Amino acid sequence: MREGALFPTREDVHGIKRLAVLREAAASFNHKGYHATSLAEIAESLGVTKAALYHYFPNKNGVLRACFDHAMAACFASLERGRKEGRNGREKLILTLRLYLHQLIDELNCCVVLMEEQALEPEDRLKLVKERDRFERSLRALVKEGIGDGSIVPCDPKLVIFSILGSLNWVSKWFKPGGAWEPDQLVEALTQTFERTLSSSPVAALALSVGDLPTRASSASAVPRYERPEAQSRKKPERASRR
Amino acid sequence: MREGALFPTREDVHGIKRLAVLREAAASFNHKGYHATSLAEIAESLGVTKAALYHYFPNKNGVLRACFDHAMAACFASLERGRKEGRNGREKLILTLRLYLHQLIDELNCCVVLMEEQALEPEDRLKLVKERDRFERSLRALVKEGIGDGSIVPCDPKLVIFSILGSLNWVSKWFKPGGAWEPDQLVEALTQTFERTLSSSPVAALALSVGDLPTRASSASAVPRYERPEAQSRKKPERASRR
DNA sequence: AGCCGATCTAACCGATCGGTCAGTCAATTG
DNA sequence: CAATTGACTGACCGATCGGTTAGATCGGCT
Repeated sequence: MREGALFPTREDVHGIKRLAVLREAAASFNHKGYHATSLAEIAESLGVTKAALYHYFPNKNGVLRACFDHAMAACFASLERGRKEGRNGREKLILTLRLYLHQLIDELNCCVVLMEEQALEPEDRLKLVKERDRFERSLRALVKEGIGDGSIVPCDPKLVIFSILGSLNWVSKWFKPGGAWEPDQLVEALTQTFERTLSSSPVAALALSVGDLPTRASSASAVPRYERPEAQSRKKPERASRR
Repeated sequence: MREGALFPTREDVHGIKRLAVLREAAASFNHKGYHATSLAEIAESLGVTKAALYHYFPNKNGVLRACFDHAMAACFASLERGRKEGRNGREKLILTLRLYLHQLIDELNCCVVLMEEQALEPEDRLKLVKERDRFERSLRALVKEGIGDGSIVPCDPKLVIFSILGSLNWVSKWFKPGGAWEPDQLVEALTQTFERTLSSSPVAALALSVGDLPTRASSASAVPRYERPEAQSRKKPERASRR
């Protein structure tokens, strides 16, 4: 879509509506699962009929495919930036995870994660599995790099990545926007946790209350910063958890 | 069922068959999801017809309910033992997690985890959510206890527990018995990782290759032991990952 | 032997859902 | 204004699935 278009063309409208369908579907897939979500439901919550959806997607499975395409694109975009901006294996990995989680939560209102893979058509599924494996291999490579350069504790990269991805993907099961935690705070806090798990020189303390972490609104940067773990800064003094 | 019964009574047979149905269903629910699993499928893979299943469960949702009951019983049994045998907050928590994972993998051939909660009938779901919340609160309490006694790094208990449960529940998505890792090794390695995340004095290195960890067969105890993290013992010397 | 309950099957029912299709409506275009 | 095109509706179809029912089979018990 053109930036800041005052008079959106038909194509713009089409794209906007398509994205709306995708968001609604992704949220429902995430919350109830693919098979438990009917197209009529999605359509109704968008104020149209089921048949209208077929203007934007070839079929139900096509919607799911688009969800995965979106998620995988986020994966690789995060990976690229993480590799570029991190200064060692750990920083690259952590930044990748942070960016990925951020996109997942922010952009698609809790995008479908790699849960309903089995619902894809065999060919699509094969393609996804290939891409996902490539992504996971890249993450493992970052772990190895970190072990090599001394930024990451010696460990089994495969297991550690499985563990971290589990934490990450689980977020969509319990995180609800508008709750006690802002997305920024959640991302920051989870990142801290991963950091401590991986780092060869773990920090002595994590945030005692996620809700006390700074949000993006309170910092100037629109981009999630990577803060040095050695000079870990907590904006407010720690106090006992209020939860 | 009576222990070591040579001539199982009808009730025994009933119970055995019921458990077989439960295992098969749990595996399928886990792998494909509740709604994507048909009763006819489960029946066929057990060599009976769909109607036969109704001798062991009132309906499909009843099977799912039984899965959750089993899982929650495992949760609380683990919790109880963890609380009893751990010597500080961290040990109690880690032991609980270890026992829980062990039961999940071993007993029920990768039991259904708390994923398909939304597929339950409203009343059953309410009951489950209540129980699960109670369990999670207990885990958070152990974290707080650990922070208090100095065994766990200061952190937000809620977030840390969410993170760990994510890793744990994700296991059922990728772990396949008969693969490169034995269940015992997986449990041990994941436990090590959690340990390092939580501990106020993290170890300097984790297992470099999960496949090198000792299995239960190679140790005398039939019960997962809790090894002191300070005196972390690896049966074989570490070597570079072969994966 | 004969009864009885438990087990299981085959056939069927009703509901839901994905997907299709003909046709309506509105906006755009020439 | 007329023609065209895209957006959308309402009705419908076929398939699948959960669940039911009637009856067949088998094993134990009096």
